[in-house]
Amino acid sequence: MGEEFQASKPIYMQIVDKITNEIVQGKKLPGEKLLSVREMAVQMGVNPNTIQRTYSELERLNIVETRRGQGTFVSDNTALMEELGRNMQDEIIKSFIQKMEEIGVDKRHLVRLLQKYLGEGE
Amino acid sequence: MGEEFQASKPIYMQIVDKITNEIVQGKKLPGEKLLSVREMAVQMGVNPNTIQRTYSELERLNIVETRRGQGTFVSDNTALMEELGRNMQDEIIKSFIQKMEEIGVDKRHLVRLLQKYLGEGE
Amino acid sequence: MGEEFQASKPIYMQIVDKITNEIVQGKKLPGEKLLSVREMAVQMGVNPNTIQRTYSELERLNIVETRRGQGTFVSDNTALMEELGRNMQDEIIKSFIQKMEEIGVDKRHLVRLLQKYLGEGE
Amino acid sequence: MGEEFQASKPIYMQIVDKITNEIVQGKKLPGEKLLSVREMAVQMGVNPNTIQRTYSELERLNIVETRRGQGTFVSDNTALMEELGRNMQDEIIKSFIQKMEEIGVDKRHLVRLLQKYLGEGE
DNA sequence: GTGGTCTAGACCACA
DNA sequence: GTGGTCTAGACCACG
Repeated sequence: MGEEFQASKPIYMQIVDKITNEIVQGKKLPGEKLLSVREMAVQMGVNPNTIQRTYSELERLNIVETRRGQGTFVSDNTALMEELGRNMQDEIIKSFIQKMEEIGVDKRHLVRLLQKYLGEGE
Repeated sequence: MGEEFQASKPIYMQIVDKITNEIVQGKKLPGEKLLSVREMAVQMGVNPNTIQRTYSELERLNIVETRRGQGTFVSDNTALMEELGRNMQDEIIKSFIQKMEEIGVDKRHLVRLLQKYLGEGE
Repeated sequence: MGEEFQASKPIYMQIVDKITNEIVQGKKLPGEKLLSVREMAVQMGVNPNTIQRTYSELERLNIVETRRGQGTFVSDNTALMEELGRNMQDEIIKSFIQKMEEIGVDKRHLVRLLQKYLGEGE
Repeated sequence: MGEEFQASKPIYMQIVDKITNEIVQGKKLPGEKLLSVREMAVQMGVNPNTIQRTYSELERLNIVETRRGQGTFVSDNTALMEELGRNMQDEIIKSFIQKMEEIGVDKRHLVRLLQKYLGEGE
């Protein structure tokens, strides 16, 4: 077990991203139970405090809800979970466009550039 | 003067990004002198030590070179400066593609999605 | 505690050298924890910021790695640490030969001269 | 015209070393006149202030003497100039031995190591 | 507890 | 004038 983390981003945030991605991809369904803090800590090779903070953050974002004495569950508000996916897409794309503009790339070239990279990747 | 900074990233790094962007966009040319540490500090509304750190970091990245007693200058290695621009583009695009894949967006939809956002922006 | 420093070289660099030497000599082993910034500052009779800078520099050189909230550790890449020792030796010897040549000492006399000094030292 | 200088050492000191080396090697003889501050500044591609400081330092070290209205001359105290060469040798060798000890190289291995490097150089 | 960032203000060497 | 170093003391995020 145990994973490797980047130095640049807080570990708890990297785990937040990981779990969020799994939910958005449908690998974790609304209402599904997450591992307990301790189990998750063992699996990720991380201090339980770190997972605690991860779950707090996920709860703050309404992605997850804790039920006293039962554990932590993916929010079963399906509509909200679907919106989550759309919002993430939205943010990623807008941020991409903004960063490219910041380094002086004209919007009109963006599509062509992206196609070039996708072509190479095949 | 004085600007506003995000809480998430160190101020000195945000200024590093700002200056790097200006260079990549050609707003600052190879060999051009930057403001002195003290002047830049005033303009950015920040402590001189913070700018000092910014300039150190830029020098470490070979984006800038300092000449003792004279000041700090954009590296006049034009080839290297151009490569810098290409690398930044490269990183931004690859990171974009990766993030989209992480949330489960198929590569083949990327161009279509991007076009949609660019269309809206007009 | 407290040590004395030369005026010619920055204090933080002298401490970098000191720690590097200890590692190369095997006094500090790969993976071993260094004193915390604050402890080291007290021991060296120096401001914590100065040690902070020392540790940053050591990390930049891949001699040390910091784990958030845990401390600073000698890089546990044993191969790299051994290479470090070899490189330092290499630099010192080459620099010695070069300096002697610059003052006009023929290479063929170097060994004899060195032996003379080593003999005196006993 | 114009030379390249390292960033690590003050330019005026690098020129001090250069001139001292030339004297020790006998390329400049006792009593010989040096270029004027301005001429030297042009030749080295450097600010005259920098050469001024170089000459001051050389005078402080009794390597050079300025005669009012005539210029700057290599000290014609031949005995002293010869001692200079020996002292420099002395310092370089002792510093070499010390640095090698600092990284834990046993004195008894020094000669062997040096021979190895000299052998490679041929 | 850990390291990291920032400010304020000082001093220095260098060109 | 320039950049570079250092101190003192503060605050913060992280584990």
